Amino acid sequence: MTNIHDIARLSGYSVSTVSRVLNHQNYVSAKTRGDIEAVINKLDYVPNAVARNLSRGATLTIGVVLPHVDHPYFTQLLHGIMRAAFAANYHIVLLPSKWDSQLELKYLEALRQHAYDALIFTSHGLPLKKLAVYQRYGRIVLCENPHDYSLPAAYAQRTATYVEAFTYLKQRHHQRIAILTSRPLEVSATTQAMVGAYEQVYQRTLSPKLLYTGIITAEDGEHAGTYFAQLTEPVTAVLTNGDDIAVGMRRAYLAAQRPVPLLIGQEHQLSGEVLGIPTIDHHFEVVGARALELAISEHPQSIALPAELIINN
Amino acid sequence: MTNIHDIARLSGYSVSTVSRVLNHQNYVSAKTRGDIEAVINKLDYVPNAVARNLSRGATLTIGVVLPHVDHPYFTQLLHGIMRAAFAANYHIVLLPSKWDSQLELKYLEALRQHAYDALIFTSHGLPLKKLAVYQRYGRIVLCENPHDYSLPAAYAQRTATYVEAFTYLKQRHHQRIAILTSRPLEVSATTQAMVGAYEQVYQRTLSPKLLYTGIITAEDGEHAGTYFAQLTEPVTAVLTNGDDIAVGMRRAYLAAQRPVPLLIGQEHQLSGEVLGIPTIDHHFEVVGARALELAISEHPQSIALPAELIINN
DNA sequence: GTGAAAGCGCTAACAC
DNA sequence: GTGTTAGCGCTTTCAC
Repeated sequence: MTNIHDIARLSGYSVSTVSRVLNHQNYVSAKTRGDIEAVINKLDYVPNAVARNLSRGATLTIGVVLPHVDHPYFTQLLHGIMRAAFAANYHIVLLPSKWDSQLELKYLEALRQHAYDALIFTSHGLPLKKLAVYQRYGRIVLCENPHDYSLPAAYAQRTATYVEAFTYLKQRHHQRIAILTSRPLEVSATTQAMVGAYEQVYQRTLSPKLLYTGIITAEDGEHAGTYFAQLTEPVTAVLTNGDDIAVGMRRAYLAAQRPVPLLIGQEHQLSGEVLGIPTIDHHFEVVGARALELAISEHPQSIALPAELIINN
Repeated sequence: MTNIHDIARLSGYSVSTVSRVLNHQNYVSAKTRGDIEAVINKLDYVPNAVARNLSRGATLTIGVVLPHVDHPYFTQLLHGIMRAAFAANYHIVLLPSKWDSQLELKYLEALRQHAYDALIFTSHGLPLKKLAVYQRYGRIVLCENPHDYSLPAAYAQRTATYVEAFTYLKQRHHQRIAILTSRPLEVSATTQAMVGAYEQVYQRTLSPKLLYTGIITAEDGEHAGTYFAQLTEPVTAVLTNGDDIAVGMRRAYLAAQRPVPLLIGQEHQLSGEVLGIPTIDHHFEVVGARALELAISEHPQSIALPAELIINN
């Protein structure tokens, strides 16, 4: 195992000078740099990452906790995080959680042991309260509204855009509207935001029959569509939780030969774009990039990012 | 930042004794252990992971390079890897690659810098030759047959089971058979294995028209089904690349009101099980677990694991 | 059963 | 511009 001392000895310079050329610092003459790089190349030397981390007191790596990667929310977030990490010369590692509290705790403990400089939670099983406690051991960044907890976060301003969407529907005299979501009202802040926006705009509670949860895939959307298509009292508009899902729903209506209601998708996916389905783009890639920036910033804060209602998709 | 010296000083013992209790070693009296643990708890101390890594010359973490997690192949592998890692007290980190050579190179360089003890490639964009070269810098484990390259690997014995499947079909006098795969023959070893098994059993080349590639989702399977259902010369059996896909295909045939051919799925998914569709279970979870074991073993080797043809699913 | 001390490989003051 | 050296926080001989 060749180390920096070997390079110093063989090049005839000191370890500090070698360190300088390794870290592309100034105050090294061209000749010296050349001499040292020659030896480095000859010996095929690379500095030991662990030693660097210990010495500089930072790992330059951020852990990204995420349940799973099969939803556009996570993939878009991840792309944003990776892009920003690359730009800042940070490494990112994915920490799969499946919303498992035990696993999440393991990652928090790893943070506490300085295995990572910070943790980004794209979602979480553990209560926010618990996450907040671990802040004393290291930076923790959320990708959702932290509400009462003082945690740095970058998140999409969901409610405002949902309000905008329902206002649009109301102006067009839609009165019977359904909402599709992935997780139940009780546990999901997103579902709550959607329903809350509806109630704010329409000044009445949403009938439980018009809230359809458990929708994840386009196929689920299709099933929901089959159900709604045969209602005696049809809905005229549906806020779905994804363009793919809206497309699935549309298909069911077409198959049932019923007039397709006004569908609004989310996440601005390709599937919706080709069919010109209105959508809400939460710009999760931007959210991810900002989350990464917060993770490495000196001044953590909470940032609400604007989402966008796209009618003429 | 409290460190091991603080604990030593405040407990009245030496750092080496503290280190012993941290590492659950023997040769520490019960009283000493108690005293030291009291101080540790009082100060809420945890040892610094980076320092431990440097000192012991190992990180106890394995990097898992994977393109993306939205396919049962990867999720099953990952579960196996995680289970084995947990048992061995190793950490695993996911390194997303999207088959991007640049990214894969970055991870190989990280291995070289001892950021991880080993790398498991669940798939790769870089040629095997390149991966083989990096072995001199650290352990690299594949999840596919390394063929001519001397790389440790755990992988499913695909061909034998495909041969078994086609033999089954031949015995039942199926003569017109289609094959569905995700990636083209030229780039995919899996596709090659399927087609190769067909040709071995039937002693003739597969008509290009009966090889349908680019199939990833159940929806793709449905599209393929729509196509095959309207052929004037219908196929009587199809080897698909997933139970979900077989299910999608089945649906298309039913919709077209054509007799459904004998479909064989892969990966033993729930969707196929409920419909009793024959399948090939590659036991990727076992493959993943073995890959992790190879990653941390003293004696790396290449292991072919048996896959299983399940007719009465 | 416990302690002293020499590393592990690097960075960053500080001196020259 | 370059060198000396004291850490970073821990593990691990080797004594006792």
